[in-house]
Amino acid sequence: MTLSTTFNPADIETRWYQHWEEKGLFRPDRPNAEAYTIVNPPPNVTGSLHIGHALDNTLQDIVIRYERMRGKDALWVVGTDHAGIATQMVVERQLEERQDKRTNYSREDFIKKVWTWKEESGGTITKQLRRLGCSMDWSREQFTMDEHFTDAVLKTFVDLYNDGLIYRDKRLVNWDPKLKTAISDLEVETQDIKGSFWHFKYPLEDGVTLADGRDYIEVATTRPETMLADMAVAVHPTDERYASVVGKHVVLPITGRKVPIVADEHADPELGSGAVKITPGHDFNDFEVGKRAGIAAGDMLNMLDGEGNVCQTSDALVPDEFLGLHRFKRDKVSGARELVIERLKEQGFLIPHITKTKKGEEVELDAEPRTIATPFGDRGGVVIEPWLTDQWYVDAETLAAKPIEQVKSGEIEIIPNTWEKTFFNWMDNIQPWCVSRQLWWGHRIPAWYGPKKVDNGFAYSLTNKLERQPFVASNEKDLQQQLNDYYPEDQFEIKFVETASEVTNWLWNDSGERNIIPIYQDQDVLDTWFSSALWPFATLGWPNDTDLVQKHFPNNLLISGFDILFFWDARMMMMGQYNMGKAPWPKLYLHGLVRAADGAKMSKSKGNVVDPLGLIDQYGADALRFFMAAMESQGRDIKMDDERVKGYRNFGTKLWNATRFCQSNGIGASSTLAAPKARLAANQWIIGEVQQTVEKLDAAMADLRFDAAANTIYHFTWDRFCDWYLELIKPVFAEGASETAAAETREVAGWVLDQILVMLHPFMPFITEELWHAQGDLAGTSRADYPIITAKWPEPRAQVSKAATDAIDWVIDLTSNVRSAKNELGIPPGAKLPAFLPAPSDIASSTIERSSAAIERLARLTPVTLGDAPDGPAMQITAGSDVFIVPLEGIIDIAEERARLAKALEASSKEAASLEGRLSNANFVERAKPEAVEKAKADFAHHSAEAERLKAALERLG
RNA sequence: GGGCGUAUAGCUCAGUGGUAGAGCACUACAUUGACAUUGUAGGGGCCGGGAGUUCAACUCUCUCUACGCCCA
Repeated sequence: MTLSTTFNPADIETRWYQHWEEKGLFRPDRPNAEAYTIVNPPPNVTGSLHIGHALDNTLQDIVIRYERMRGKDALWVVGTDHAGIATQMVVERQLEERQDKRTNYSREDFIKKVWTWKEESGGTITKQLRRLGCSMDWSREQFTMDEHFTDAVLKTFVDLYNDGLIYRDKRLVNWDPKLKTAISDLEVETQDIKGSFWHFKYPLEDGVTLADGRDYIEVATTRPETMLADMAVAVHPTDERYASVVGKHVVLPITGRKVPIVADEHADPELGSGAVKITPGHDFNDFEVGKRAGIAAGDMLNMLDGEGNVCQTSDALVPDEFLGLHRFKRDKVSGARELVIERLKEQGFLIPHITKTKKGEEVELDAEPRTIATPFGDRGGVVIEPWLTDQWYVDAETLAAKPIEQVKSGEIEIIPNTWEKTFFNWMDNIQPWCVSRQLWWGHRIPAWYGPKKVDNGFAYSLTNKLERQPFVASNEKDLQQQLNDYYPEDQFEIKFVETASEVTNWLWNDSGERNIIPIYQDQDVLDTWFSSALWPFATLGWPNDTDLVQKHFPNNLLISGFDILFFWDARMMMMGQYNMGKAPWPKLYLHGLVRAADGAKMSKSKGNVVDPLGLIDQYGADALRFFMAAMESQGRDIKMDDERVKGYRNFGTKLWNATRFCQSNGIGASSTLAAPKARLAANQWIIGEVQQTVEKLDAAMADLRFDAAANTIYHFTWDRFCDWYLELIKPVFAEGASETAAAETREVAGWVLDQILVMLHPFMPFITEELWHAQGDLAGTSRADYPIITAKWPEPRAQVSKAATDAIDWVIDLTSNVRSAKNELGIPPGAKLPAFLPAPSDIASSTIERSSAAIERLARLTPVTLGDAPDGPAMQITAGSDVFIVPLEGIIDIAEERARLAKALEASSKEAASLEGRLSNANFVERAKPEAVEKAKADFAHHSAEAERLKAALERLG
């Protein structure tokens, strides 16, 4: 195949991806090979590829391609997450467009609609990952709602329940009034917003007064509407001002509710009046105060419904005019907050805030302006309401114990390890994990409820769900067994009903059917992260003891963004330990965020989102991938830089053209893994360079230094191979040159190019596969059955002579110095000049003889005479320890040459002097490491000799 | 309030207890030769400020300043 003169990524990318996928090359059958496993953080099924995915997946693909080439049974598990809320929202939005809504359907029918949506439009991202070149095992693509995955979820739930690690509790949850579901504390984002701080008077009951004679207590709040459900006023136990009224009561305005004054450390005497109103049902701190004051969760007043509208409290004291109002102003309609303030003001219970304008005039405001840290739901975007509900909780604290230990002991390594502190900080203070969600789409909680056994029969609590009898089972048989055990078959008939309200119908139905026991399933589904926590093993077939589980669990590495360290990574550790008794992986690599060019976080609302597919269109997937790798230093965010992506596209072009050059000189594919035998210095030199490059690359990959790995192969390809080696070998192919030399060089060059392609493949899979096949065709050894994706990683296994590599390093030094001198003296770079070497070193004499063509071509010195130069103006060029004299009668200005040499001399002398100073310092010689002293001595010798040579050269100029 | 991170060339970033690096940008020169998506050469940095440890600090410690992130 002849390569076109220009490289166009789009022409090759789709073709090769299809080829790899169709041929099953992402996971070749290697039953006896060592396993290497990575699971991909499952993107939301609703998601599309953003730049963060591009980074995350590029890094994983680099590792997996690398390990595959190293012969491992490399498995990269891929799939998508059902993303409970996100997906349900997508489908509900579609219904809304047709003036339809979820509740017009049965649960079952709605879920069918979601599945239909999933089949038709879900998983866009999986196609996009292919464009990025990701070599995942699509043949086993996973989905968290797959049947086998669901089995794993149910088993885990049931096991945790039976072990007492999952339980129901009535507590405050973060309630999203827009999505009408509980969310976990991680899904809450606190934002500072401008708000107000209102001060109220709460009158003391029965003529009681404070020490200073006041007959009221002042309280302050940022949420006045919650006073409708206030249940206490708290003061600090040591606060003298209120000591006399602790245990007494206040009568709340508006509701007239009589509530106690309690002593609690939560009240900060320094803050405001030192007294705080306590609403246990609508504030996390107040909940704790309420519990300490002896109020049971079940008795706490609730004044809001699931949408955040005021409802009647259980003591029926909320005036009618408040019922149904939203908690606060929304869409310009005033809510309960506004009405509470209005009433308090009318009734004289509002204490105005006095402040001064800029002009110094005193003004009265209803409230003090304040910045308030306000919780928002990360999906719904509305203010979260702490709400008292019954939910399922996972005992995260117990599950966290072992992972904490594993990270401490190094059994799990977090890279970069600066994240360990953050990890411990969270894990050490971990809260119960609320896992139930009031949604339809997701894994339904495998719990059923029935009447509870009491002394004389069965009772069903209408008010307290926690009083109902739960049955938790992962399958029907189990459930039936439990039910039969609890409700003996000879006495009862089990009847499954849909909802709790139907249960009451049955129980109260007095029509001779009392022996029927109605059972209904919990309506809620599990938090999506509950299922994704099982990803490292449920994707492999667990709980079945499959070969895959045996071979690929634990996985070898997890790569994720630091933003999901708690959401996902930590939970995988917990579940891995719980279900498998092991850490899910020994290494966790956390990368940063990809930011916009100005350093801002990318977000749709800011409109600064960079589309990775656009970058792929423009520069090719290889260039984007290389950019991601080269920029990925551990621990830092990546700023987007199109110019740099472009630079890596250029790198691809460079390699493309280098291959074209090789092809035009008959350089084709290699046939050996080991380096070919080489006699020519340039060939030996480049083989040595390949060896060093492989070593550096392997070291970088072992440390997961993606930037170092990318830079290593980049610089070898461009600076060593293209800039020097290809230039050095050009004379070998000149007319009349030795055919033996040309043959050896073809073989070596072909081998080196192959090593480049292989080493570069994990980073740039497309262009390397294309060139690999092109090279195979040229050599007449079709590589159709030996694609680069499954080719073997380099093993040079070569010995190269130091004399040969020294010779080439000397030629490079000479060439650079000649070019530099010409440039500074204004001599045309192309000019070929005769040169004299009065006192050649050993390297010089042998190299000049063996590599005269290279010296002529690169250094453009010809002829080179070993001997004295004629008198007259000349420029003097150093190379290693040699000084060449290049006569330049009439061409150069002696003054300029003198200046050039003087500049070089100054630099050398300065270095030499500095080193000499150090070496003459007794402290240094005695105390420094011997290597450092040795190096300083060698450097000093080098620089002082250089300075001597330059000084002599200057003297010769006269 | 607690914790973490960052500060190095105009820009984006590596880096190491022992003479400061890359890419891009910039300057000069080069074009029938694999490649202008190029080549060659070059300019440019008291490595954020201050103090300390050390024979030696950009690197280690402390502190200050600025910016960013997380948690409460």
